[in-house]
Amino acid sequence: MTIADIAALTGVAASTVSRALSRPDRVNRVTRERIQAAARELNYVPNTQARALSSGRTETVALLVSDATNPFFFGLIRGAQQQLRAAGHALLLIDTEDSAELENHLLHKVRRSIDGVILAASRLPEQTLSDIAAELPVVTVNRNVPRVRSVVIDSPDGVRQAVEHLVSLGHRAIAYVAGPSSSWADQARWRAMRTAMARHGLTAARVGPFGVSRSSGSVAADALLNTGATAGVTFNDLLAIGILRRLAERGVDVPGEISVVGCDDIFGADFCSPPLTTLTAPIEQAGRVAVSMLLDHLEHLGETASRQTVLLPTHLTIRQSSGPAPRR
Amino acid sequence: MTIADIAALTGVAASTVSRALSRPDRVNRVTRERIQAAARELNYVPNTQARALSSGRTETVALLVSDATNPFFFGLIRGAQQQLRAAGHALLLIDTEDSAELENHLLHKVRRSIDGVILAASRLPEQTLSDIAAELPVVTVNRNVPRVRSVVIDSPDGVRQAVEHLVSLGHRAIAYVAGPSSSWADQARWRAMRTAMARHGLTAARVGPFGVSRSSGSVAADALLNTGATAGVTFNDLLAIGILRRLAERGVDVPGEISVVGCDDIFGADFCSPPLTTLTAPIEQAGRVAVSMLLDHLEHLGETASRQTVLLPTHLTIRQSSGPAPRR
DNA sequence: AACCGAATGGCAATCGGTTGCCATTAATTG
DNA sequence: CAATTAATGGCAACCGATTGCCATTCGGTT
Repeated sequence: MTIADIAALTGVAASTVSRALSRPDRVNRVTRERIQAAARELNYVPNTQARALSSGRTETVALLVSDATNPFFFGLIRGAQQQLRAAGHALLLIDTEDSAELENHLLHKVRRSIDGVILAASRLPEQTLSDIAAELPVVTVNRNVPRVRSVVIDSPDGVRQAVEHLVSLGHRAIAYVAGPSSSWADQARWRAMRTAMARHGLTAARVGPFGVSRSSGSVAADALLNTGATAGVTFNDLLAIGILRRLAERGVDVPGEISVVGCDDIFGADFCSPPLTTLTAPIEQAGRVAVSMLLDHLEHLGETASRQTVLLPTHLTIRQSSGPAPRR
Repeated sequence: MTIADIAALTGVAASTVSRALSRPDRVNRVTRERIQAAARELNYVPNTQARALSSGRTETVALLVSDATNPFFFGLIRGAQQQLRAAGHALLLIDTEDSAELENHLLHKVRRSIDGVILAASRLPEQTLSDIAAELPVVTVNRNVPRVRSVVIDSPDGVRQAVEHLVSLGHRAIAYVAGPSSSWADQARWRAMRTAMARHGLTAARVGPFGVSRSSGSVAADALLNTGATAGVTFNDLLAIGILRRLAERGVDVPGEISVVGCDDIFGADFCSPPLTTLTAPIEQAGRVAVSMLLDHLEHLGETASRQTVLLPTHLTIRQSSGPAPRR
């Protein structure tokens, strides 16, 4: 089933068929309908490759995540997938395995096969990022770089909420359990933490950096206890869940002896033990918005973007891992 | 950077450049090295579309999952992704939203843009499946259809293990909490359940079908209690975790009053409350194996496959959601 | 010296659409 | 009714590789 078959069947030229299908207004109604009917009849599906080759558009968007195992990204993938399908585009999923080099390399490799790319938690240096954005439509998630459009989840504000929450419960010694130092989000959260603490005349302790996995949680838990803090705010839920587990192993009561607040509200945060107080992030929405921005950008290439950055609000979801500070 | 640029730079014909890069033995060593050097120099990346158009190979594999939110598929995606990258192929992720029509439609649409496809938990009727397999390399996961190669996780054997486990703990009334009736795996598990029970002179109760989400777990929990069973084996962990939660809400002690055994050992099964006794499935491995089979098949098109189906073993992981049957 | 076959590399067709340009036709207007 | 303009659809040149086929070259044989 090629465009030529339809052309032969309907007695028009191939170019007319092409137009009838992709720019319907360029061809007379009756001709168009005849062609469309024939196409439907023959169950015609345009060849993506051929189309891409001549038009340059692939109707495919790549989503780069640093680690496909991290549940945080699943919401993102889902949201992106949904929105992309609605627009009839395909999703190329790429796992960069937390490596900036690999990220750069793979990006370079697929660059010609996609219309645009969504970079989730990119590890790339700013300069590289803007270079890439200059030659390929890019939307970043949770990473803000000048001249690159982005959707960022306002976790820093969430961190502020978390601090208010903990302080109101009587906590004075609160530690931040840091994630990977290469993470832009980590830095933003730590900054927010210090600011929020300072507003109460307190200073935040900091342990880490740690990897974002539950196993890193074990060592993070021990480090957290060493700070003497009565509460910890963690870089993300994966880490927090790992910490919870380690604390349970060590017989430390949560929240009796120490409170733990996570970040993101991933799958599992509501049913771990104890259920995790955490910053609920609109992850799926972030995926959808990122795609919308990208597609919107694609449609108006050349025009200057209306909005370069979208900030998505978070809120604190209080569960059972946080409670009043212990008396000393 | 096209092949023509390199040809111009090195003073050979485009065809020679093409050969030097894709079939190195077809061109003289010194020429080849000169070309390869030039390609590296110019940072040449072949245009996937153009290549696909003429050669028919896209170096892309699609993975169809019924629901990208389901943690079960996380592992699968991950495994597939890993193995594909190792082979330099790309991953097109497609969410079929649990609909056979959509699955069929999307499959048809991308058919020409991929070298092969992995169908995870396909909802397609057997006939359709074999038709597709006839015109496109296919590997199914957890679905066995004649003449279609597949990797299936031996959950039925796991169910047997679960029954042994529960019976040895004194349970006599055990119910199966069924998943979607369109699921091949569900049918296989239920069959295994009955067989295993029969071996002990017992008959299994059955409730469901239920959707595979935690919220379905609430209604499943109530239905499970109504059977009067002292233990339930569920279609999957998502359902089991939902049940656990509902039982906790109702103040039913697990495993004191009722034992719950899940299936798959997804992310979260080890830290829900109580930690779930479940059938640990090698999900990531399934993803890797599926890709290997597919790629292997691609390389030897035309030859008859050595092995059509791979059965992956599961084992029962005993945690705290199962225990001795209550005395009546 | 004449011959042969393997190795090498060029030519040109092909994959399946897209799109700029032009010719034709039909509609609009003074 | 002639003239101007708009709508329509065909022609053919791409897009960037791949690959069958053929011409040339060269080392080795007899």
